[in-house]
Amino acid sequence: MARVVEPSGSGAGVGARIRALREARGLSLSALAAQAGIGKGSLSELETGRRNPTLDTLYAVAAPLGVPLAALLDDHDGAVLAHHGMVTTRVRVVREPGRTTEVYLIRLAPGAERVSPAHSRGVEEQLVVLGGAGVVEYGGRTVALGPGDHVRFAADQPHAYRAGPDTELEAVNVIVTPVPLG
Amino acid sequence: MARVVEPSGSGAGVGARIRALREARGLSLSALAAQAGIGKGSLSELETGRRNPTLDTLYAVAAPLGVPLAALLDDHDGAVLAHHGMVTTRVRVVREPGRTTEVYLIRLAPGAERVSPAHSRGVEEQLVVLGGAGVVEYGGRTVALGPGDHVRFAADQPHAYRAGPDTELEAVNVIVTPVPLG
DNA sequence: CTAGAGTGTTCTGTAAACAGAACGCCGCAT
DNA sequence: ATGCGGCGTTCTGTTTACAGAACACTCTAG
Repeated sequence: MARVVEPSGSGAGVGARIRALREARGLSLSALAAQAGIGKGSLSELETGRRNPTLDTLYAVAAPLGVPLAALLDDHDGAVLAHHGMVTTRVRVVREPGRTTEVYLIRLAPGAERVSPAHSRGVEEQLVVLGGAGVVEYGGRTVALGPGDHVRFAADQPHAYRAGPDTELEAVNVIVTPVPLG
Repeated sequence: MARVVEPSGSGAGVGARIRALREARGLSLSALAAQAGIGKGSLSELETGRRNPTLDTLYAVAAPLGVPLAALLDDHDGAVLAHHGMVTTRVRVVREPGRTTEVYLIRLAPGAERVSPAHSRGVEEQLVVLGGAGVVEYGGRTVALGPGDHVRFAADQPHAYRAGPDTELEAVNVIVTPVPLG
């Protein structure tokens, strides 16, 4: 493959995640390499994003860390927007001529809030609540949200989602942008 | 054209899953290799399990298939159900007392159809269309679907989604079941 | 019966992922 | 100070994933 050697490419995120998980468990690089049955040189370069690991290597490293391999990838489990109490997962991005559609899974801890500034003109958001309760605010309006509820609103104005004081809020968020994203 | 029932046994490896997805989309091996920017020999051996692919290769293949890489892995949450013309990715399942909510990403090839029998009483479905066009049929009604459209209907009656004759249909599908799934 | 354009496979040389050794660095003994 | 055991990085030779070519095969056209 004629792929450029990019220190911050797709593998870099994976490497950083591995290192974070390893250190969170108080494991040394050598210890994890031994447990995984791979060379510690391999693990070193993998963590620092200087390697493009094979599937076998990834499985070998994920196992002793006790996480499914999917948790190491940045396209499904990774894109954590670390605001206190909020986890956002970008599930899918569909790029079409004249329109880009993004799907997020939003999870707000009790009392947590996600505030968005106005997006560009023509942007539209939809929300389908999966569980929990909360409110969405847009255009000066406040709408209560419960499981199964659906809202749709223009996002070219400031808006916010807030979980209830004692309940989580989990929802699918679909954002349609008329001009393709940069 | 294509009709849908159930996934295959989950014992298939990454290669088998890629092949299933590719064939579900009606792509030839050569075509997918070209779209992914990898050699077709590589893809051939990858699909038949004779290779241990690198992360770059996996990303390259997952992209044109339109699934997150995690969906190709064995240890999923993001199991992929592929059948002729249709690809369904289970993105998330939320189990709560008295209710189970499932989120799917549905992708129908032009002309493909997904037919569902009546679910149990009280089941409700929602659909947010991400791209393409098609129709949804429920309760004798036929509703046209375009990007950004949202439908919500009782699923305790037979219903069907169909892509347009010349366009794909991609959508988020949320299913709320009042009694927890087995 | 070719000829051609498709398919998926197997082959070939190159680039790189791999295991493991060698290295430099730091803390803590004595 | 001089070890010594730990750490993570860099080096070295072997293995192998890779791109692309060559291949065998199946259609369809003429």
